[in-house]
Amino acid sequence: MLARRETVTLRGLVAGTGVSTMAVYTYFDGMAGLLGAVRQEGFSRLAVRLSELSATNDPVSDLAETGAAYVASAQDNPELYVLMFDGSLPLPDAQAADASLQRLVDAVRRSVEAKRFDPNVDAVVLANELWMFGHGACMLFTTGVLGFEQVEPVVISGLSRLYCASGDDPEQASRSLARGWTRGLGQGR
Amino acid sequence: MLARRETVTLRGLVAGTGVSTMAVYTYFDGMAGLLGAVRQEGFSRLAVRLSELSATNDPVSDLAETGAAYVASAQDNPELYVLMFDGSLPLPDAQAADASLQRLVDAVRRSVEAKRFDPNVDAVVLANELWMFGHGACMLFTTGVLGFEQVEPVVISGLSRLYCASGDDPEQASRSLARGWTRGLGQGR
DNA sequence: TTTGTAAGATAACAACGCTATGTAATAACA
DNA sequence: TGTTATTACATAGCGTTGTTATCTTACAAA
Repeated sequence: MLARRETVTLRGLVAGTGVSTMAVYTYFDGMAGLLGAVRQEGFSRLAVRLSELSATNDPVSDLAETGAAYVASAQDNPELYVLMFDGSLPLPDAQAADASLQRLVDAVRRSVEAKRFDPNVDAVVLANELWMFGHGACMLFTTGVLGFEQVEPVVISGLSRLYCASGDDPEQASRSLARGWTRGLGQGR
Repeated sequence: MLARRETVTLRGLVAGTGVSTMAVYTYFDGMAGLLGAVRQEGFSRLAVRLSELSATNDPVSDLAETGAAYVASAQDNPELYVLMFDGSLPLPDAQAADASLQRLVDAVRRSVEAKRFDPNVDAVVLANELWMFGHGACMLFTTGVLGFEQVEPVVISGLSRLYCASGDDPEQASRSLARGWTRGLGQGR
């Protein structure tokens, strides 16, 4: 129903399933609980998708690939992305959400170790910056404020800027970014 | 009702006003239209608030102040901020929204002219990057995914990084950022 | 004074999430 | 194995939501 952009209603989702609305209360503790479970599932799927990316000998392109895969997953299921970041819904297990951020932290750390980034770069902080930037971008096109084609070039230029400010060589940065970005967007799901 | 975190309902807002629910339909074309008008009002107030900032001889601190004022306005009225970026609501006049972005563009441009930023920096693109970054940050704390105290340090470090990558001297950047940030947050509304 | 138009109160409608109640089916225990 | 306790969940209904249909009333134009 999310993908079809239908309003998700309790009566709507049990319609045609032969099951009554009560099942949602026994298994999910009502509508909020069910949407919370969907939210959880969204973070799980994102974690799986990011975990399927394999590291190369170019950690910065891996970093870009992670970002691209993140954006692509939001693009594939915009409504789910919006739901995932609705804080009013319950999220019993935040581990899946943290796991995705950890992917970014690791990629940053590897970029530091490969001497592409400055040794004094705090991997956790930079990863959070990259996430906030990407989250803002994803929110803008998933909510329909901007189109994806308006957002993408800004994201690419912004990531390149952040990589450079972290110590990477400008030309290397944009090369790695271009490579990682197409890799991450390409492997659709 | 937004500020009090009450659910905004049609019957709730006409209650006690002596007017009936029909007035909302004659003046706002229903609930969606009314919320759209509130959204519009949110952008207008933001534009006013940002327009009240005065330029100093330190354009980078002005840029930071604009960002801080933006963040502060989201912090003052989190629910309104979320509503403002709900793309499903109507926004008849996008001018107020554009005006706020233009503030950023101008501040960037002045930073370039003052030779704090590289001459080849595209002001519009950089302004959009800053906006996306700030929007992601604001969304995270307005929706309650993160607390403001978790977001703020990341924003500051991220902005500093973006300023540096645009050509500013690291020490000058963080000094201007610190000054502009306290100025922008300070002038509460 | 008459007539046309619009505002808006009243009331009802369909759909929503949710709960109370009742009824099978399953599990636990003697 | 017969009895009991518990769980799953269908049925039906409650209260509230946004919206609309109806109708009265006020005001403007002729």
